[in-house]
Amino acid sequence: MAVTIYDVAKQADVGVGTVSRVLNNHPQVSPATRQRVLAVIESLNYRPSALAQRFSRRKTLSIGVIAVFFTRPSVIERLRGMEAAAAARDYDLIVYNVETPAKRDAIFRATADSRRVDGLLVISLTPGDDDVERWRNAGVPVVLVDTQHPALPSIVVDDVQGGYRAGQHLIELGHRRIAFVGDPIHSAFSFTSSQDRLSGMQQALIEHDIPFCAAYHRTGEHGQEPARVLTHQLLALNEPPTAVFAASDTQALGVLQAARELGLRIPEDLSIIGFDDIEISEYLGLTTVRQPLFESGYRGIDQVLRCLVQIGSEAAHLELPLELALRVSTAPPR
Amino acid sequence: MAVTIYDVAKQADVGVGTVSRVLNNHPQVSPATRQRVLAVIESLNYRPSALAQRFSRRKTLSIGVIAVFFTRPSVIERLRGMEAAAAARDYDLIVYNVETPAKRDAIFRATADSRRVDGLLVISLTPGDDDVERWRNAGVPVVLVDTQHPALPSIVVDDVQGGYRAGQHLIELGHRRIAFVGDPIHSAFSFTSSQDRLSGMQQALIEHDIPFCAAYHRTGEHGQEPARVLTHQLLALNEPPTAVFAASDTQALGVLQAARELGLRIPEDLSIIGFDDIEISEYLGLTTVRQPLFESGYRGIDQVLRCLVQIGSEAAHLELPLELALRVSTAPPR
DNA sequence: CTGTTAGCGCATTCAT
DNA sequence: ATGAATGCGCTAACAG
Repeated sequence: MAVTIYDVAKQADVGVGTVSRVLNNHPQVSPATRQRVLAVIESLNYRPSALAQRFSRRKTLSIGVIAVFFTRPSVIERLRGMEAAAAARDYDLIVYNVETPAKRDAIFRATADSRRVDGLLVISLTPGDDDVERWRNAGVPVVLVDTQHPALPSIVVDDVQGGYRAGQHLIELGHRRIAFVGDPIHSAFSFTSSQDRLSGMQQALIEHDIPFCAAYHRTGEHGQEPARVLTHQLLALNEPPTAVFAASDTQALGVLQAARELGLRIPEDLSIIGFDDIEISEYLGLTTVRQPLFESGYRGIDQVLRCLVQIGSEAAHLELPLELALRVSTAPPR
Repeated sequence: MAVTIYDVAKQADVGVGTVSRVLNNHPQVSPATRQRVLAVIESLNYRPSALAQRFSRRKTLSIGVIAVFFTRPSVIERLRGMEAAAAARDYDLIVYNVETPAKRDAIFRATADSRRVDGLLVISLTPGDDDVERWRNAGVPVVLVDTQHPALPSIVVDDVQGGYRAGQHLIELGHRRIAFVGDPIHSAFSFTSSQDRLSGMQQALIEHDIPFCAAYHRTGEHGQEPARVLTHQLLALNEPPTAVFAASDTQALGVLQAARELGLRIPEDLSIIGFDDIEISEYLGLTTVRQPLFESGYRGIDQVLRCLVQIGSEAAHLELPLELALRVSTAPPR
């Protein structure tokens, strides 16, 4: 049916080996025959079968990514980076969406057994030792993004340090009544970043002998709307905070919204600092702790691909830098 | 290296054909030998090579999806549906992200040439006749979601009718000063839904002899923040609208935000109706025109897979139903 | 029911 | 530099 490498070879009066060589840009082909083969390929409109290539090379040329996708802008941004990197290397990116812990485990297992991907990226989810063992046996390299495991390479940021810098920034501006809005401690997938960021902030407070009362610590489901509600609680306090650190920019948006609803001016009446630096943050002038989301995805692909080449290069641990993005949502308190 | 079907056959003392049969659940295998083969598979921890299976079957068992992903919650929701459907059929979902019109065209072309997917889903992007022709020649079935082409099957909703019903709803409540907040007419990818929804609303207005002045028609970049700004303009008018129809829920959130900032009560002082029914809308009590986003993705996969089986079943055109989700953001004007 | 065999379309030796 | 031969691991058709 479809034109194969044999058709091309016959037509160009060469062996299939030669056609294969020009296809893969091998140097040891004379310019003359290369031209001839290329011409035939063109005239026959020949396209190599991806299926056959992959089978012969014993590579799927695909990378899988496992994540609770469709929840947070930060995840989407990481995915963008992965897609871009994969496309640049001509790899396919296969997405596995995790909705529940049970599905997560099923996917962890399936990716080790099915041999459908050459490598794997896992975002924010922490695999168990048994999963790691299974992947190792299957020979599937895995790189963790925004999470860690002692036996696996990973790409992370220092959330504690990020929280520390957020706190530091507010303290330096002169704030002493600093509140925190973040995720609940126990979520279905036990994400830890919110908690870590809080720890960092608290550390900064402690170093400056600033108290952090329980009333300033608010947690709720991740999202703009819950954060908005929590902020209303904060601002209804007898001694409302003069500054709020939100565990993510999404939540910072909720804080901002609540402040606006109360007619507060930002930053005069309330300083707000977020975390992540998602796309809209710059637009809104939100001060935030920037982490390289797109890059985390892009380099994640890099890492898996590197593992594919040199099997030995295990456990490369990469920490991406954080950066304080100073904008107009923070200022000294009045 | 890895254990193959031959190893299993030898160990179980049967032919590879038989092993293949039990692997693929063929009925004509005696229970006894089936058990024996299964036991050997288990003991050898054999996993069939996905690569070899696909090559032999001449199927990639993958579906590609082309979209401007990472922009709108509605797209993400469709993707969720696709991932779920693909996973249910044991197909891989490969994502191709479009950032620019140039990249869109490149991906359209590549998916036809590279033979890496069995079928294709395209979200909200409209291919040209040449693209369609190329896919046809390549034998790649394509299903359009939220967009159309005369020669391709598609899954859509009636945006005009949806806009009409939104307008109708507001009119029935007694509103006569009805504004619209939507996307600009000319965007990079010429999405038409916002425009169509406006048309529908206008039609409802006309039928009821209600004027629609230019000042009530506001467009800006898609997003919550631009919508918020546009709404402030609307509400600063001498005769501000008593109701706003937003072309999407994302934009309705911006409208809601602006109203709250001005201390307006919803729905007493301002009625708001959106479109899509994204996850947060129910939470916020936003009245909206619901379209089945997840389902559009899920059935999109269904359709491509169907095309794969019966080549003849071309051009199935599916229109999903819209539904008015009545909640608490709309009420009669005062 | 089951064993045998012939591809699937390419990459990659090994000679030449 | 290049042609011929071999193998990748499985499915499916064909005998028996």
